[in-house]
Amino acid sequence: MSLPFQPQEGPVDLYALRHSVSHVMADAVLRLFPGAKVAIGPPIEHGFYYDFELPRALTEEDLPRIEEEMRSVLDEAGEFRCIALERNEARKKIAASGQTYKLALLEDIPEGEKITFYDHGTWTDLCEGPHVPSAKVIPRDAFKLLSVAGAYWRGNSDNTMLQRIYGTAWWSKKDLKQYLDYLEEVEARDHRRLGRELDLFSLHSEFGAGLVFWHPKLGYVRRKLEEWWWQLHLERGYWPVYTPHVAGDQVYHTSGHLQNYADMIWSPMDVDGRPHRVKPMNCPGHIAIFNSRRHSFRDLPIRFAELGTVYRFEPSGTLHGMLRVRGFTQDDAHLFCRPDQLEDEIAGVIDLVDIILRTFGYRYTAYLATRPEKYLGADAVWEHAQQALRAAAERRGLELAVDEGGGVFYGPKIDFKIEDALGREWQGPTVQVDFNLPERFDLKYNDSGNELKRPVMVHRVVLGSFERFVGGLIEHFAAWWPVWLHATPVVVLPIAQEQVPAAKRLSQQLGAAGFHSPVEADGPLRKRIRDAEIQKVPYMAVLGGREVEQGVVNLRTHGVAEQRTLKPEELASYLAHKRDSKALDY
RNA sequence: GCUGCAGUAGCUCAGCCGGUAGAGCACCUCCUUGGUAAGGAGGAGGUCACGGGUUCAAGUCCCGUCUGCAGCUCCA
Repeated sequence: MSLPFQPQEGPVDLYALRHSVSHVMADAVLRLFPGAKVAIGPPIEHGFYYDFELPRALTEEDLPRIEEEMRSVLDEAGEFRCIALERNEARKKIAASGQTYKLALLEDIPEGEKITFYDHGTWTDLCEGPHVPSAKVIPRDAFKLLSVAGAYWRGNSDNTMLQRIYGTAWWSKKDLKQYLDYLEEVEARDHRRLGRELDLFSLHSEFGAGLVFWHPKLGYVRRKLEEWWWQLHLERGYWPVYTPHVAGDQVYHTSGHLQNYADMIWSPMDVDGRPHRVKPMNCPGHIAIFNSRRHSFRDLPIRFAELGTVYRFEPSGTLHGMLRVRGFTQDDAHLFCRPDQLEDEIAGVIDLVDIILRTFGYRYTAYLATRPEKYLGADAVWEHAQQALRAAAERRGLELAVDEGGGVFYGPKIDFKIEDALGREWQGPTVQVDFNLPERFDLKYNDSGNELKRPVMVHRVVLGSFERFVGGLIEHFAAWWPVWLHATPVVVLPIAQEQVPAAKRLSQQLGAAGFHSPVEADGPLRKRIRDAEIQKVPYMAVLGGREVEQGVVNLRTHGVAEQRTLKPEELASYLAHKRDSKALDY
């Protein structure tokens, strides 16, 4: 995640500053809670945190008091001095302070490595640094404590839960302000908030946690995306398939999912005395279709595509609006090909990914995840597949960062990370070669020498899931949908009652051109304009006496200061141009 | 799943040390016909998440469940 602004430079880098501020915070917390124990307190991407064991649970209300105490610490603190100690001395020093977590951290430091403490005059902490030279360089008005939350000791859910205080720190008050503004913008774009305010989607506990209801406006977005998606896929030789939502357990035993991911799969239901499952993935269904007849090498590649709705039992605490749910629709496809076709197939996917992501104005980066420690399949097969992924990327001019050993046990893959309008990174498309399922389901084809061969199987999603992708789009666009996705890109506003007939004619004309354009005639114009703006309608066609007389429309455009006057047919073709070019602006 | 916090009208929220509910916006009706981000008046709307408990009395206190939120762990 990167911010859309460049922070000011300081005497040392921001990480050192934040690390130092986290020490100051720990110092302050220990003053307020003398018995407190401290764990770790590193700098992070936009700030820092420190984990504590405290006599009581902190609330947000405690933060201002701790901040105040931090300023007292800054008044008294001086240079950050680094003190190297021999292990036994270090142990004694920590034992004397009663900081048991620190003692454990000390034991983690490998033999032979330097053991250092940092002392800022009022407090000493076991720490490898680096820090600012002196507490005096820490700006008193450029840090802020943001939140408290639980965090496991050593990140392990079997361990005790500590209390984590998050804060942020910058070299200038201006940067802090910009960062806080940024956080505000993030909150204003939160898809859960916009989803409620703009009537986009809802969740209903009676139906179940993590199950999304798409309301009409968002249903429209999805429908348009689906139409476009199918068009792109049909043009590229993918065939639509549809597979059932329920399958006998045997399927997932064969696939291995039931053995390895049982807690991700929804509980079984009894059907004629046999356990069945709601599908957690689409691959077995596509494989069943592939396996329903013997294939010739001439048939390959075969590309099956499905907007397949799957259900996965995500832990309750991880559910999050549309972004993390228990039922979602993947834009799934499986490619069955010969080894010599793999490179072409991957290249095709890379093309498609580029077309789709660019359409939304997403920037992206790609990572090749190579063979992990534990893996299935022959080394030569892995080598071939990785080479095919590399070569395909090169052919398409796609730069690949390498995530060494990051592949799944069943094959290498390319993962795409996308960056949204706020500079945040999202998990994006993925293309995975799979050596596992073809074995498990015994896929084969007859090659030119009439020998039975194992096809290569590729899983790929571009959007990922409609839920997560569209949830992300809401935040990326701040729900200001481009015209091609907008359910109601324009409203018609007659100034007075006399213009209502003309407004209705205009609405019909726009409707005939494919644009839903309600006439809003009730109440003062200012009010109707405000309402449309709040509903994030980008275009308002205003009709007053003057316009009707001249047969024109006054067009108010979101984000554009000047109004325009144009003929109805000009408006229709203008909107059509924005729609058909999938323009990102209005 | 874990820790902490929360759940009062469609939304945002108020409701003190227990005494059986309130505002703004939205909605409905009427008036208003308004030239580019809030015209006026009236009205309707709540099993205070759900289930127990304490109490003469529970939105308020206690326990449990569900859901949400912030993280952690995990993930498309």
